[in-house]
Amino acid sequence: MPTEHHPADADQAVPELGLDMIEGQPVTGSLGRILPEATLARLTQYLRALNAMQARGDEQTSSGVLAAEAGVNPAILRKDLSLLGSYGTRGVGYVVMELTEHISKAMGLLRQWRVAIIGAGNLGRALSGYGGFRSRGFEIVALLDSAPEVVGTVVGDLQVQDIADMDEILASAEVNIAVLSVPGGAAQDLCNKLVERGVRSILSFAPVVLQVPTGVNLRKVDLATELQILAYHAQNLDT
Amino acid sequence: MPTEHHPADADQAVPELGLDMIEGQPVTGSLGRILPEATLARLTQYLRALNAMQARGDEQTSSGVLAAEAGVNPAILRKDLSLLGSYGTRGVGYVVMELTEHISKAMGLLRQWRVAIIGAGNLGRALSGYGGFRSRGFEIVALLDSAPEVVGTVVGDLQVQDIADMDEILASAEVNIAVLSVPGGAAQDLCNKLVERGVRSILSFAPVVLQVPTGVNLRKVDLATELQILAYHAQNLDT
DNA sequence: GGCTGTGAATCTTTTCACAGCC
DNA sequence: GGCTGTGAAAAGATTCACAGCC
Repeated sequence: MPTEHHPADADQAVPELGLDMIEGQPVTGSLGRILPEATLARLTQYLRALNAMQARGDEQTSSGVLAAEAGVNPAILRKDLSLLGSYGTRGVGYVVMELTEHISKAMGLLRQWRVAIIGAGNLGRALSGYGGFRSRGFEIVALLDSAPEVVGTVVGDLQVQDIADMDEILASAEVNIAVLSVPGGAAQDLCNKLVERGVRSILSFAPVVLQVPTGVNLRKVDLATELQILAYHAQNLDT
Repeated sequence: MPTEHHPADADQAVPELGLDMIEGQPVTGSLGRILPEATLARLTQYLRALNAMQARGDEQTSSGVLAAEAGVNPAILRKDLSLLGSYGTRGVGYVVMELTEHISKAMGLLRQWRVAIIGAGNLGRALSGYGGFRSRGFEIVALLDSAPEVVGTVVGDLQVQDIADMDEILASAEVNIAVLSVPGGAAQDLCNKLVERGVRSILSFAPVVLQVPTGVNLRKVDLATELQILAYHAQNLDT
């Protein structure tokens, strides 16, 4: 790729879409296995459905039931699960708790992850209050912002800290994962800083395409993107 | 536990993760064309990159430059664009404004979309203040909640209305798209109501799998899902 | 009988590579 | 020379269908 005028980092093209991810391509799974991206996405759905079952008191389930609840085809559910190992019983199905455990393990959810939220605007505050995180092994250990009028305020059980002190905060709080909820203009810069400080997993909500070096794991959620795709379908459903 | 197939999701290579989508499968594009889901996701990235170019004053670009900026492979970019028509010039490239226009048209972004946000919690408020929407053709015309202490309060330039009045609000505000930012427990119920009231495009942030009838267009963004997928990659990058 | 696990078949998406045009 | 547009090849994901086991 002949390069050009703009600082476009021309290494491997990573399918960016709405949410992309990883860099170097194949990532080994929990036991040397490789889990395709699409499978990962579905595994989280299965976990969710399994949680609901557990809450209802169901102890067993089957690929048919679980698939219906997660909104997927039973065959692919079985294929997904078979990538983790053989945890079902023919003629019977799966044990809810056991399966939950195996999926959680494969996805790295048995350990606690320490998350810093960068940007305490509306979205950052909403995220820091989002209950779904803590219950799933994600602990929000820091909330940072640069605006003097925001620094020091308290959100939930966290006090907003100054981005200028990011270095020490990231280190002392032992942050594994950073969530970027800052305006587009500030995102690449902060992203670079995070990477420099050793953060290798970043979830960005900023409406820009971020460039990260190989080995850094970036996912992106773009709210405008979601609405745009919805608009496309709406246009073709309506009229 | 209906055993039937809920079409729900399709998720191909689109790191869909948490987003599934459309129902009936093939959706015709702007001119009878069919745009694959993965292409749609990338088109929004191209739009974003094109916007940045326009802001910088670039008038022309090429698949190489645009692809680098959007983080994709140039070949697939050309293939994506070729699905919309032939808008480039061999040996030269694409005209930024023109291409922006064509993509916007294909995606249904030339018209204004009227969005209602259901749920004025932290997330709903964050969404209603999200600047990226208005600038891209999405106008937030209503913000609803059910909590008496929230109804009537003002968020940005909107007053929170009562979900009990959803019927009239949806009709009088001519809502095309609804965003669901309510707790999981309330989501399916409200989703059903929306569908009954004729809303056929829904973006859900609720952490549950929603079932919608065929013909309704549901996308889902799940913040916990995103972190979970990140955790998987982090686990395999770290140690 | 019922349900898992999986090879084989099918379908989709991406990449290659080059002809065609400026 | 450079870059688009696109068939053809490759890679990947999903579905089918059935053997194997409880």
